[in-house]
Amino acid sequence: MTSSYPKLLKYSLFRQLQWTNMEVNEAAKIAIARPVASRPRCPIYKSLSELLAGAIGISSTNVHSEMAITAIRPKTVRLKPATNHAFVGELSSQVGVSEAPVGCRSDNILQSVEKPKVLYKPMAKLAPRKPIPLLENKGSAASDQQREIAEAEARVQSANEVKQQHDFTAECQQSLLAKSQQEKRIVNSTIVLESTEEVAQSQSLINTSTVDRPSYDGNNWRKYGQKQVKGSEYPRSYYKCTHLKCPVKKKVERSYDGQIAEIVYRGEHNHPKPQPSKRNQPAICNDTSKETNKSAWSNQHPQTSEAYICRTENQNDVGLTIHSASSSKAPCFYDPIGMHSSVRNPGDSAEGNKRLEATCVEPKIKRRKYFGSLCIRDCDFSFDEFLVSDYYGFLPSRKIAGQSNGAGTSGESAFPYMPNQNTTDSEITEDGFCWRKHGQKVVKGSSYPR
DNA sequence: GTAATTTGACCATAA
DNA sequence: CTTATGGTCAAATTA
Repeated sequence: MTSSYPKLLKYSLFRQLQWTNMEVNEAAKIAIARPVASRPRCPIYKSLSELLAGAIGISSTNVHSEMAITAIRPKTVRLKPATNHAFVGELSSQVGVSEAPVGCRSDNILQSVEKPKVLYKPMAKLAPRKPIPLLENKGSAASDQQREIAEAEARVQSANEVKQQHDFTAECQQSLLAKSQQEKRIVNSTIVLESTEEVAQSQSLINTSTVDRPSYDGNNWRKYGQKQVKGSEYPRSYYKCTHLKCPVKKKVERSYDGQIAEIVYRGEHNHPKPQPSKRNQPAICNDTSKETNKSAWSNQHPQTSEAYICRTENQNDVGLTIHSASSSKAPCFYDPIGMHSSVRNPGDSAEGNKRLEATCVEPKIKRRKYFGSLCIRDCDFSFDEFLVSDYYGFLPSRKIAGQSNGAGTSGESAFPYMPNQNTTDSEITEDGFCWRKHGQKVVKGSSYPR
């Protein structure tokens, strides 16, 4: 390890120089000489496959010897995280769960609520009945996931099958909702679902095919890092927009089954959205409303506003309104704006506005200045939003209409399945949501105004 | 061969 | 000041 110090120092100097120039000139940064690779090859590890093969038959002595080798290696050794191994067993159990009848599934979900799992699934796609392997983006597991997704998509090519799937899931969710409603309470005219985690988990088991898909928000992303952050159960992945010189980055936390737990955007795109690839198009359903939904969200929020902007200190109207609506009306199945705290920490500080303030940005994010002020939610609309919207459709309307909270009562920004009744320049699309037009512009690459 | 991902190391920032 | 944590880099690895 000591032999690598000179190069590390060189790297360090480079990094300092890089930081100095980072904000000034991105192009110049690229032009700077990159550090010479300093990671010595270790002939012991020829491939990850071999590593895995060894790990399967792992013994304590093997572990120690590996660790000893690792200790003297100055650079990366690719080993599966221990936590992933721990999930193998859980995977097995989930297999049983997912193949069980719907009712059994929900029961299992509710029983597992003591686990601090919070899953946020803005993405939704047709859910394969079989569970997704838990190791995200790792080796053959990812391939299997993709294969399963493809198979699942093939299974539902016809619209009838889609509808069946839809009804099936909605029915399941409805039963879950009935259970979760038993635990809801009202705090300062805001309905708080204490069991949103249950509901979210339930959907994670129902819709499980979001693996290997950073986002369907219309942009292309390149992953440049992944890290396990404290306080988060899931690893956080870092993505950059692949568009040339686009500064947008996003952080994605995913559960081990690939579900999106959290997405935070940073920056604004300086380019129009690329044309969606065929791969990214929702593969199911002839109805274009899915894509309508998707683009509706994408067009409303990214680019100019890049999704909703929620401020921690100074809650603006948008964030406040939208969140109050979503938090009060929905169990955060799909809460693109305020799912964070209302889902993850539903019960601690239920004090009206305080709650609203806390809903957009997690406290821990405030550490970083540039992340503290903005929390922009990604929202992936694709297939399962049908399921979501239908789920919301099952919510008793009186629960929604009955709230007296001043903010957000108009419902014009409410995502739950409630036709807007008092907006003027809004329209109810076939997706069931009410959209309010807040701008129009001609974008490059598109012959039609957006 | 290229492109994308993984992952340990490093740095900046906040506490 | 030190420590803890998150964000980023880039070589190694995989697809």
